[in-house]
This record gives sequence, C-alpha cells and structure tokens, in this order.
Amino acid sequence: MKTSDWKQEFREALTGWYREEKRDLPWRHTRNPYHIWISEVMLQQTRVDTVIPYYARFTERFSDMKELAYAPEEELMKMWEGLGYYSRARNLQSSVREAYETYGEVPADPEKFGKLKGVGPYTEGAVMSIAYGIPAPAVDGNVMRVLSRILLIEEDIAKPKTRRLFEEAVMELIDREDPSSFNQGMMELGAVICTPRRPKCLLCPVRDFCGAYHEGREEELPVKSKKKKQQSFPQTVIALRDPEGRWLMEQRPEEGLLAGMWQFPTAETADPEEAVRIISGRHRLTVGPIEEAVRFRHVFTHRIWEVTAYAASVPDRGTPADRSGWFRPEEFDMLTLPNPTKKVRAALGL
DNA sequence: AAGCCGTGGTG
DNA sequence: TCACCAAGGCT
Repeated sequence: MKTSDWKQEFREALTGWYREEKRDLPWRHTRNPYHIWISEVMLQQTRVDTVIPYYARFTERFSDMKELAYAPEEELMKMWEGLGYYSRARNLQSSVREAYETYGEVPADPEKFGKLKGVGPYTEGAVMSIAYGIPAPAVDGNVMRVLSRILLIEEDIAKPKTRRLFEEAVMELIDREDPSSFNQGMMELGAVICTPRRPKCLLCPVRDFCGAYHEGREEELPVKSKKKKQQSFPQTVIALRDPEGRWLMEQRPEEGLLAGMWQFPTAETADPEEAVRIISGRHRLTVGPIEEAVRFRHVFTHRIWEVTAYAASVPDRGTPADRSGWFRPEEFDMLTLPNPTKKVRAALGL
C-alpha cells in the first residue's frame, strides 16, 4: 500500500473518517481560541467524560480572557475543584492574563503561545492547529500509540525524548489543508478505535496503512516501559469539633501535593495516639476521646494514602496554628477541598 | 532523566 | 483487587 502518494491517501482516509464519525463534544462547537485552550488544558491526563461538565461551567463563568485573567484565585480553584492537577488552573490563569495583556488575544504564533506557562509541546500544537489551522504537531499518548502501530515504531514511548520522533513523523504526514481534522482525527482514532488493548482494527479507517495490523502485532505496540509502583503513606485524620459545632480545618502549603487546599487536621502516622499528640500540640488544645469514622485508601499518581479518620470533641478552640481556622459545615463550601477530605466530610455526615 | 502532580474508569 | 491508563507539563 506504500505507493508514492500513500501519505496523501492516508490523510484523506483519516480526515474523512474524522469529519464523518467524530464524537459530538462541547469544544467541537466553538472556534473561540480561548475556549479551545481551556479544553486542551482540562483534557491533559483527564478523560473526556470528566471534563465535559467542568468545561461547561468554566466557559460560562469565565466566558472571555478578561473574565478569567482577573478572577479571584479562590473562585478559580472552586471551579477546578475535583479535576485534579491544580497547578494547571493557576498556570492557565496567569498565562491567560499574560496573553491578554501582551497580545489582547490568544497569539496565533506557536513560538509565542508555546512560551506561556502550562503550555507544553502538545497543548501548543493542539491549540494552534485546532483554533488557527496552523500545521503543528500535537503529539499525545493517543498519537504515539496510533503512529507506533501504523509506522511500526518500537521506541519506548515512556521516554521523554521519544515524543520528538513522533513529532517529526506527524510533520511528514499532517494534512496542511486541514491540520485540525488531522490532529483531532489521530486522537479520536486512538480514543475510540486504536485503543491500548483490543484495538478495533476491523473498524479502522486506516488499517490498510497500518504496519502492525499487517503483521498481526497491534497488541504488541506501542512499547512502553513500566513505571515503578507507588509508595504507601499512613494518614491519620483527627476531625475536631468545638462546643458550638465548628470544625478545625488546616490549609496545605502553597507548593506541592494538593497545594493550598483545605483538610481536617492530619498527621503522617498510623498511630492514632501519636496523631492526637501531634495535632493537639500543633494547635495548643485538648482533645477528647476519639471515635473512628472511616478508613480508606486514596491513590495518587505517585503515592498512596492509607487514611484513617477519627472524630473528637474539644472543650475550647486552643490557639490555632497559622493557615488554619474553625468553620461550620455550611462554610466548607467556601473552601477548596481535595477528594480525600470530601470522603472524610461525607463519612462525618457534614 | 526521572520524579512530582489528582482523579476516575477499566479489565 | 490492582495495574494501567487518560487530549501532559514542570522541575
């Protein structure tokens, strides 16, 4: 099938299939570069079904660049709550502000756009091609999987440098008449046909061009080295209630895991007695008898929390440490709570 | 380069 | 249950 113009035939097969069969997704109804930017950031390492409601709320509340650029960070984080990878939101806001103040719009120049915080090689190519029709590579996990099968590329896609190889391949193949449909077609193909396991080759619009299909090796590619498994950490939560029904909450550090988010007092130990000592010392207060409320495991990308949560009463509020305070359950909604904290809150019936 | 950074779905 | 993984980027 690799005739002199197989690349052109491949392009037409892919983009034709995409234009006919693409899923109806909210961000495919707009050509607003800013909205497309938002969608691409939300979609980083995040499933389509998860993103849809967030995208709808976010583009309604922050409908143009100016709205987001000068929104209170507190409100921004509430809109992002539950999506994960919270630095995405902070980088997006600061970059939207920078773009708005510098260019007054999303720059239609890959060099300029790609310099913005939170805009990496993938997002740069995706927004430039989808919003402006610029032929730039948008290589994500889908594209590496699809191309490794079609072109029989055996480099380890877990290695950072491998992405550049695929970017070069995309630039050889991309449809310069419609880079948007080409890039989105590659990703759509990876999402619905050329899946990691049991790819649906019989439904594939480009199987005639696929080396792996011809050799029956579609399940062997791509080559991807294993990541080592996460380490577990004990987390003992002591939820403390004062006589007026307020609960003590702590704000996490501004950097690192769950940066700036709020949680019930927590100590990194499996021993509840030790946790009580740590937390009562931290806030200079006296803790009554503790009662177990819930026990669960929370899995992050790179670590696991083994959480055990207890509730206890305190006779008075002591001297709260910095970055902490007492809140009524109705007031929790003002705080940005990560999922583990939401699980504890639910177990306490708050 | 390799570790950090969330969450939810899946087989 | 558990490993994998999903439209990655930063350091």
